[in-house]
Amino acid sequence: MRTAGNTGGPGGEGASFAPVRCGVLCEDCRVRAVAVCRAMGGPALDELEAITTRIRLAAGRTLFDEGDPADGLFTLTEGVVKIFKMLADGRRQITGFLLPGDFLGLAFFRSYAYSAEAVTDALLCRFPRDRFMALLERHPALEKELLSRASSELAAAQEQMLLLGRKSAKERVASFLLALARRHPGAGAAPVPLPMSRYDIADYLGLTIETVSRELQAARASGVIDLPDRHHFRVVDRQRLLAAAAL
Amino acid sequence: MRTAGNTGGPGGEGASFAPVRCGVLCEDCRVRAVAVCRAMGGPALDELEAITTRIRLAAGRTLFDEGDPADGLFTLTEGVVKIFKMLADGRRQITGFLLPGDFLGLAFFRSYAYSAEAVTDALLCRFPRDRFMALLERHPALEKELLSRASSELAAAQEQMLLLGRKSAKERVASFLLALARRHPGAGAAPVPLPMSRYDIADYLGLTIETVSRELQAARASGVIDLPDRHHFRVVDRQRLLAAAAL
DNA sequence: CCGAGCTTTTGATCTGGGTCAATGCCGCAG
DNA sequence: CTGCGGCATTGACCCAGATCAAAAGCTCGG
Repeated sequence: MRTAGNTGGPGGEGASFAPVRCGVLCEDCRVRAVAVCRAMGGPALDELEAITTRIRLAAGRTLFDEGDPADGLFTLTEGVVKIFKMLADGRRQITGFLLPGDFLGLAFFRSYAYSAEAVTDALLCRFPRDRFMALLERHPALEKELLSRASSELAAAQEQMLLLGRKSAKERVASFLLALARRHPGAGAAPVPLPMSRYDIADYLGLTIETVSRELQAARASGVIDLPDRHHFRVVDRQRLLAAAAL
Repeated sequence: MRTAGNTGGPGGEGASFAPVRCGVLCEDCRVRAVAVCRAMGGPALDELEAITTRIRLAAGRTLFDEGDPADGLFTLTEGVVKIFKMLADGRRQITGFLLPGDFLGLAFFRSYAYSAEAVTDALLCRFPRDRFMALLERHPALEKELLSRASSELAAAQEQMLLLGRKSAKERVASFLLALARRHPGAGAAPVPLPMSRYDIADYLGLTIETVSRELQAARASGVIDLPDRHHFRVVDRQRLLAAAAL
């Protein structure tokens, strides 16, 4: 069995950002951060702001590891973060790619149930666990928001279980591309960023990098998608991509 | 590809119970129901009781289907219920087996994201959605309980994604048996009920019935487990079962 | 007790995707 | 510009688990 080695990434301890990749990071991070917190906090915004620290994370850096004491909660404001679990022998399953606006770190036990690592340079808001929980006590609306997010995450997880348990390689790749395209705000024909490596895609879809590569090339060859470069794709024939995804 | 046909089950419209199977159902259902609701409701117990209707569901009967309007929430008090998603061609992924005390039906959208069906005869408490939501409004403790449950379900879902994406057939079956044994209250050496069919196990583990059967027989042959009958097993060598599960 | 209709087990074969092995590509350092 | 190291692609081969097939148990109605 192959070891999904941690690539480690080049960036130094989250200190300074590498040049922006894939257009995922934008300039006015502060504006975005506030917008995300507003969506998150609602009426509790001011208090939420008060306990927030902003965190920069260079691509490849670890936010936390499975089993670490869960003393913080986070919202992602810029960039892409992956969350994953690993087996003792190094096999890895990425359980999600988080995009701006996503929440992570909720652990009703004392330690994180998964690891989190930046795919691209990322910016997050961090809330200390105890203070956040106290805030939750005073703001039921915040709790409701959290419940709603947890419940849609659960639905996504079930969808992914269906993919992992019952779909073919071709269907998995097609489903993945469609999900990315759906979440990408840009217009129909614009290229969609594919910021993660083939390794990450493979570990998300329960495949190998070779199979991911083959399926992507096959989809390109059959004219379903276009691959302008390694980290972008364009949906050319949405009908056939939908059919291939077996939704 | 093989169709995971709905077995339909013999029981008539949830009217009367077939004889108890696997010892999953006990006699004083009312006592259990109250106990479960208490765990669920905490201080809101009285109000929760007031909006509760008890539901009996014969083995094989459907509680609700994916896409149905989500007008009810449920707690399972007796029996086993499976929740699953299906593809258009009949492939099925069971995303969970629910045991007494488990909650189901939370849908922050207007329709259920999955189907639910009784594995054994089952007894549930049903709460009308709107009334339950109103109750949630007045009882933050209830909301907190729900959030805590959703978050541990999410952790379980991620564990299952790891299993489906990265574990071998042998590891999947071993993990499944261990999880069942862990949830079973009885003492160490007592046989653990295995109320679901091989078909259900296969659709939960992303395998075929033949592979499940082969792995179970192999585990029995190697002395790791004992299979007194089709619907019970006993952990004989916990160390080796743990090792086989690749936790 | 018998037989129909199941579920489960067991055996034989096939194949999708994994593994192994080059080769190509691209970005960065010198 | 050149070489190096890390992705990504491509090809050849292999194997875990699917598929196909058949036999063996259960269970239930009569």
